Amino acid sequence: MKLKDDKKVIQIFQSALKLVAKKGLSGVTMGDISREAGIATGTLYVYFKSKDELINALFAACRENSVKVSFKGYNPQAPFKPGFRNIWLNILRYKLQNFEETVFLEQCYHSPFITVDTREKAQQLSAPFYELMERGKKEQLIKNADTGLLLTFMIGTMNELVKQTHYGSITLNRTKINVTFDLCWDALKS
Amino acid sequence: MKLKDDKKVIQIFQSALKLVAKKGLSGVTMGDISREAGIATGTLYVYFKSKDELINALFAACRENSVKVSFKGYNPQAPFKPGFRNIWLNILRYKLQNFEETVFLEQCYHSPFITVDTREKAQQLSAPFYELMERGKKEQLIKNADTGLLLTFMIGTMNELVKQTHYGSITLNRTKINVTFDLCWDALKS
Amino acid sequence: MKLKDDKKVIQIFQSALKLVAKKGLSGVTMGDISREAGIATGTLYVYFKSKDELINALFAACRENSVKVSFKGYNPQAPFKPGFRNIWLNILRYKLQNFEETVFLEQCYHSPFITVDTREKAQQLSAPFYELMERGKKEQLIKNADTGLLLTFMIGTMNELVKQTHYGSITLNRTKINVTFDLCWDALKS
Amino acid sequence: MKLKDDKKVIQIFQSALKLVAKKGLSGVTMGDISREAGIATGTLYVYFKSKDELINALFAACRENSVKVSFKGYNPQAPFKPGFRNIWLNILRYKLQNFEETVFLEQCYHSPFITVDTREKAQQLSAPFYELMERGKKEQLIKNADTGLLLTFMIGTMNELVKQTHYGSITLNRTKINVTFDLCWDALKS
DNA sequence: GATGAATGAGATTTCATTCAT
DNA sequence: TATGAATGAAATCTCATTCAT
Repeated sequence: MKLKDDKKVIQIFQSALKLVAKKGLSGVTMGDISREAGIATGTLYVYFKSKDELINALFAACRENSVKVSFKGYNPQAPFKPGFRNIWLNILRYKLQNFEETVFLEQCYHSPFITVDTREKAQQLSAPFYELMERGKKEQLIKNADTGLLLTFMIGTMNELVKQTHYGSITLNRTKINVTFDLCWDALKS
Repeated sequence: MKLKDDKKVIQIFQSALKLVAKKGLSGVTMGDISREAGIATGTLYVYFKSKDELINALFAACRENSVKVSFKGYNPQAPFKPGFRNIWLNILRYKLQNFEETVFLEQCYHSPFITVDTREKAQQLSAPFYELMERGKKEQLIKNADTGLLLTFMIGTMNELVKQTHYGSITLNRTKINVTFDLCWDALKS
Repeated sequence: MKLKDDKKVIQIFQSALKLVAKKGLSGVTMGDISREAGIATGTLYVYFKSKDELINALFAACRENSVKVSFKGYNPQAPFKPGFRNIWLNILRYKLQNFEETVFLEQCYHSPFITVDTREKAQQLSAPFYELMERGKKEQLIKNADTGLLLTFMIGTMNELVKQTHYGSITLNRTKINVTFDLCWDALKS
Repeated sequence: MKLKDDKKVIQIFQSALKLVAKKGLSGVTMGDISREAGIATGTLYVYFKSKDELINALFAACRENSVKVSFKGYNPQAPFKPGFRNIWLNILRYKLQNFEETVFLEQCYHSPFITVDTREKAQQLSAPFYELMERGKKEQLIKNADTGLLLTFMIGTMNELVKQTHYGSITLNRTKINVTFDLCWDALKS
């Protein structure tokens, strides 16, 4: 008896990501995805009962993955700034190396595919980031401003940075990354 | 694009923007646009010879408009920081009040609709922003870092801020706007 | 400006009927119908927003038509038996000449296409038949049994008769029709 | 059709009947049937090599069963009318209690599933009914009309009766059944 | 034999575009 | 120019059937 294959889901996700990054969420068809994944179109429907569901599942997976990666190596007992820097670098590295996911998440933001439910679950995943920023504020290293605002600042700059990098108007190197972190830290530090 | 009836073009543009913000670039059809604009589908093709052309024209119009608005009231002879602040506020106000355009521009980024030509023309419109930043660097008010990097910082924050505001996780008021500008300025100032 | 064409609806209906009689409700596709009607498949969707809706509309039209034809030439003031006979013959003639509709109505009976709403509306169209039978009972020409039961007798025979005729195990002629009417009348008369 | 497991064939048949009665012959899939029968889709193909074959086998089984049941308790040596009445009641009871089979047979009539071969074999099973009616005619109890016509009358009324009963416009009880038999007998008796 | 994942042909439906009015 | 019906290619999705386990 053949069993549903977890690898296949990953294949499908990767194909979808690749295509969305290349052609945008519009213009990616189920046929494209199956062709890219090397399976029959009908097989997609064994794993996801509609295009909608596929996109939502992928969205959820990307969000989860991105949060998990961000906190890799983070130790809440260690001093704040190096820990913060580590997370900052994790995020940047993640966004650069998984550019397709970054694009996909952004494209989903205003798409009719993502349901309210999926959106809410994604929001809940942000909790650790809020906690991080609160800790910085408590230790008086970070400005005492609205936490959401501070996070927005931190994330927004990265998104734009990654986008510009990818499209060639900026080329990143170790130095520039350091400069960028300093810009960010200067903004947030109290 | 025949300029027989300017009002109709504006109607079409606004309908398209409204729908893209609501449903994403994918899932907006020519039928939707014409219905929203209160005209017949065939009439769309009197003004634009294809969906591609419509989207590209709208993209160009939005970009142009956004730059024009940004520099309203800017006087290169006046002191830098207030001028910079004015522009920063112009951009933020524009993005907040014209959220649909912001979404549209973002959605277009990875879409197959936007041609290389359109993309390049859009890039050229960024020149005044580069000049602004260069002036700040020359006056030693702004850090001596890569100009693209600095601009990225300025713009990225705003995009994220507007998005979060619109989706309700942040509610902006005068104070918060000031705080955000200060974050930005602290990042950029030398 | 092209206007929606009533003739086209009739064309579509006739094509659908022809195909259902030939191939059964299962196995008739929208593609078949459009091909038979000599129009593009997409055009079907200009007139009916789904296959479901097309089938329901056709069902309603057939039912309505069949009732209308049945009472042609019926005069409630004239004596009962000839009037009854006239209606009986109308129905039989209709079913024979419009065999496709007969088949279609029968096939629809248990199909998932027909909605409760359509079914109820169809039921209401039976009122004149009930009135006819009630009149016969009041004039003491018809047995004083349950009206529904009596009608069932009148209609049931015809359905089976038409089916058998069409499939060749019975060949009808004037005499046989008279005999069948007599069978029916003998059953119902008091 | 391998007879490895008779119970499974019965399960499959019953599932198919149930579903056809609920959703019509169109719209019943092999997947539906297997799910209802509690077996895997692939297993269906162990017992029947195609959907066609399954439907044809079920059709044949239903026809055969219905004839067998009809003549239960019939003794050609006993007087005609009670014997005829017995058969009439057998048929009615069968159709009422096995409504799903009745529906299925009706739906098959115009379907592309039933082959000419199956259809002919079914026709041959009607022979005992012809003989019954011939006997009645010979004994001068039944009208001397075309036998097919007489049978058609008898069967057609029952079909309609059962349908109306099932869909609620008639509720049968012992009295009404007696009345109905009398209607039928009045029609056929010479 | 039993399973259910995999297949791909084909069904339904959508939609950019054309065209007759 | 304006209309919206008509088109047909292409998208989504279904389903009878096969196949690996």
